Amino acid sequence: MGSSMKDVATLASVSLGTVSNVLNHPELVAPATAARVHRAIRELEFIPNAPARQLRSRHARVLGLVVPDIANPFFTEVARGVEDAALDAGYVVILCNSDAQAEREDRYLAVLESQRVGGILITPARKSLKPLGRLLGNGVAVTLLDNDAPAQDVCSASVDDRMGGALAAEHALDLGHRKIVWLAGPADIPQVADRELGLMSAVRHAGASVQRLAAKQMTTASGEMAMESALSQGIDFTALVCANDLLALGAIRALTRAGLRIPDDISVIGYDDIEFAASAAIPLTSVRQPKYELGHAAAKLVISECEDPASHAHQRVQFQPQLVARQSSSPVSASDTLRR
Amino acid sequence: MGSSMKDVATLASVSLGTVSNVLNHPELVAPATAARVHRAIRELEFIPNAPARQLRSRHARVLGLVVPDIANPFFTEVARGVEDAALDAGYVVILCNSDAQAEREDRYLAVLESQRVGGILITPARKSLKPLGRLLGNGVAVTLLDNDAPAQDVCSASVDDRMGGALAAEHALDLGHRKIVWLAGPADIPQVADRELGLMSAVRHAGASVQRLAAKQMTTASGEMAMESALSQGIDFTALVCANDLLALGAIRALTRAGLRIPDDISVIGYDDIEFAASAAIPLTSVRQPKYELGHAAAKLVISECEDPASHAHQRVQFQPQLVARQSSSPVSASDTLRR
DNA sequence: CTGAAAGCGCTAACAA
DNA sequence: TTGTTAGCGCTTTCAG
Repeated sequence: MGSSMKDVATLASVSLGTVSNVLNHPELVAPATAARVHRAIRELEFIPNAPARQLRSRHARVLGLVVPDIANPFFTEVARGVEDAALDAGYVVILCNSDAQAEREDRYLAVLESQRVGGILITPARKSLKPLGRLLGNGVAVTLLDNDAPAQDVCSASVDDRMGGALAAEHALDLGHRKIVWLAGPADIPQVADRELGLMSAVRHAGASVQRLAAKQMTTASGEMAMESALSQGIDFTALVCANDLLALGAIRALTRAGLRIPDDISVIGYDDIEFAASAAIPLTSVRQPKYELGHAAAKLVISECEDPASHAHQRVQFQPQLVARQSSSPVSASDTLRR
Repeated sequence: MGSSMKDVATLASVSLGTVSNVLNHPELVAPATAARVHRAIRELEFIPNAPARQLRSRHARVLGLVVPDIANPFFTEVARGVEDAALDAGYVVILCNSDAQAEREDRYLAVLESQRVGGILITPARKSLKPLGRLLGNGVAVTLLDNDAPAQDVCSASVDDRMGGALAAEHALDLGHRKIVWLAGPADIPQVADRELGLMSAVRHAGASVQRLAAKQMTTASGEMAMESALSQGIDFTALVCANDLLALGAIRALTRAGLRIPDDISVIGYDDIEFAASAAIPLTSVRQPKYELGHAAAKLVISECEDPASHAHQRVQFQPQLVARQSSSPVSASDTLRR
């Protein structure tokens, strides 16, 4: 087994408490003593026992990260941001995929509580924050990730989804498109609902209209299916705005299969700007979200609350999205304009 | 704060030890007593303190997962497998991205040691397993992920990369290709080296030959760059086999930009069969690895060692890859055959 | 500035 | 079958 603080104390000929002090309150130990202790630590390759420390100090450098699905490139980027911020602060991240299922989320929340994590970063699977109440009550720092805090008792880091939706709409509008389709996802995802709000209001403002399609999940397969069935029922449009890039990539497949060319026949706009959007065969126009930064900021928020809960003031950080125009969108073609 | 076992004991009018027993050794406590205790547990919403338990029992239901980069879809799938197996067993997974850098890996290994995790799943950043020695010495269960165990003191779960390389080569050969380019990655990645070995031997066996290209990293950007520079120097080939799908996707961009059509002019074969390979504009022929299963199996291996180190026998699990033919590869064209 | 001692929540002997 | 007790490794008063 590894050596303990007692071993270090013995080797350095000091008491246990002094070793603890050089580790946690170096300012109140004499330099000479500290040096001796440090030598002993190196000698014994001593590595502190985090769980034991935690038991006493009720302070764990462990974070729980609860996301719908790490396989979504959006969340893997966010996770990288979280992880880097955590490692910098000496924290460690427990990864939890809720699959957007309340039951799975609850299970994880219980495990995280059992592990006595110091903080939790969560993109909730449902609107209600009830299940977080317990944690909050037990002094766990919670911050909402990619969700705006409704109340005052948690921090949040998010991206302005209304604005993002508007950005996508305005891009299509600026290119002259007036027959627009909005490919949404499940209705209960708040991010998607906000994007839709922003899009609708921009479109209405321009006096244009939108047809709404909904995919079952936020995946390529769902996007493909939704587009395919819409196509088979016959719809007339020149631009397609999607609730995320995965959906867009799937829709493009259906579109291509139906013989439609992109962007000549249909302009496609995605959302998230995942890496594969840029490197797709038809590079995808998309609304970029600062994913890494989002995760990084959220992690710094929880960590700051963990480090000093007393003087912590809850805050809401909101990032701005940005439109990235690529080859999947272009001005509405002359023929389409005439047809209109 | 949450309630403790002592509170439960008091409420159920039993001793602390009995509560511990109903939790850990239910067989040796009377049904009636157990029922009382369980009622108290529910009543108080008691959730055990994992770190405290661990301190005493030296047994942590926590795993460390160390991978080069979770942003690589291959590893995110593997991670899902690990996570699901872990959750089933009541374990929790700490995610660690080494970025394939030894320094970062070491830092994480130290943190994991400090957290006293029960087991570590690792795709090592370097060939040497030295840094794992300490952990092993301290009784941490280690299993190699996507790497074959060289020695006897660890478990491993991997996929037969030699075979995978051969599969890719044979597919190209079967389609009549004789001018093949192999787009490799960094030379020190063992998985890639093995794929190359398999590929080379299959090609040689068929009396054909291969030109070798190397990308700096296993990313789309690197693949694009490598292909672009090779193209600018002029190379004559009809099939491209890539060390992974990311590389292939990048290479396809360069190929397309150079006016080459896929698969008409060039057949492209990837490796990993990530989700985006199937949903790319030109669905990619690829060598499928059972990613989820790999992670799942590896996790079950470590967990079984954690649960019962004494009776644990180290084992090497190896999966078989499988070729998935899609539209990016086709028989060598008549013109090319003639030209030859 | 340093040491001694109490105890965090729990498990594992050992007694009863 | 249940209760009692001694720590696990560490932080934190409180004295010295």
